[in-house]
Amino acid sequence: MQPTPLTELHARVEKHLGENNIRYSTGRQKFIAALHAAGGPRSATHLHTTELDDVPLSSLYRTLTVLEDIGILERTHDSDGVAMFELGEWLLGHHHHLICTSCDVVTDIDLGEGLEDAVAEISATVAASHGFTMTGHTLDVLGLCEDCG
Amino acid sequence: MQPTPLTELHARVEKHLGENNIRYSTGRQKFIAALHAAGGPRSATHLHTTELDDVPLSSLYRTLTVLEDIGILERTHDSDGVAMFELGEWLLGHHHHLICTSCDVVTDIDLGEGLEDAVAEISATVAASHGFTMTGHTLDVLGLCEDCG
DNA sequence: CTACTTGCAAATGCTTTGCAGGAGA
DNA sequence: TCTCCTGCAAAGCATTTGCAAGTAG
Repeated sequence: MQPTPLTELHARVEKHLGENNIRYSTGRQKFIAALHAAGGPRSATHLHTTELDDVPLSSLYRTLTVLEDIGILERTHDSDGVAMFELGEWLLGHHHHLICTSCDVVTDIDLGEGLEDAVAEISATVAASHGFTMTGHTLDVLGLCEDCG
Repeated sequence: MQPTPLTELHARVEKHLGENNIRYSTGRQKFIAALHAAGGPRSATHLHTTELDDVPLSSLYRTLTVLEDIGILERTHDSDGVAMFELGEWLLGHHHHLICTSCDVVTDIDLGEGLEDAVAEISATVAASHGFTMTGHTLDVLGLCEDCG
């Protein structure tokens, strides 16, 4: 997937924050940049110990909560139940995940139009046959990343 | 999916426990029966407040840990990061999940051979193109269940 | 000046663990 | 009788929150 340029990302986030009367403070900008550079979901602790080591965890969590509330962020959980945050689909585009079961690193992937349509159709089919109103789907591919394999 | 009969499930679990020198105590039997009846992953708290209300949470967690360690159980997490437990794939068969975003109930589903093969092939294709050694995949369909829709 | 943000410290909630008693083989 | 299992209470850890101080508009 071709990533959104950081400049455009900042602009879109700032606009969305503005519409919700929330300031795009320096701390929040730094956070967005860090997550943009990550290339996949990251935990608060991970960000705190790497790119954002000068930001107190509680402040980081507050940023996370604020951004999640207005849809900038989405929260998932790793195999230990620790929260992982990534940019929302409307900012990042629809995608799926490669999850390395050895080092736990998660990588965003784009299936491409053909395969994506197939997955969407399969999901819709099975949802319908269970009286379920589908609103989305997630496909995680588990295995060993290039480094661990 | 046609569920494994409870009797057969008990037998298989007991055998596996025996091979690991672990007793199939009454408490563990009650737990397996409760999870069998659930039809999808359940949290410790959920089981504690419904079927297993006489079992202390700490004991329940201990049962969970023991059974997870030897592969009887698999642990996932709901949207709030709370641990959910279900029988392992070798006991339950490969399957996917319908997740209701309103009431949070998770239901096991079987795609059927054709669709399952398609998902497996798509996953394998995308894994290969990223230098990733695939060992498995999960497909979650999100939406509203029959009751909430 | 006012409203939004941040940091610290304390609290919360899920989950794990030490230890002593209980029960099955 | 020996080993494994259970319960209670206490500890652990990720995450949240109250409150006071800081800062941008």
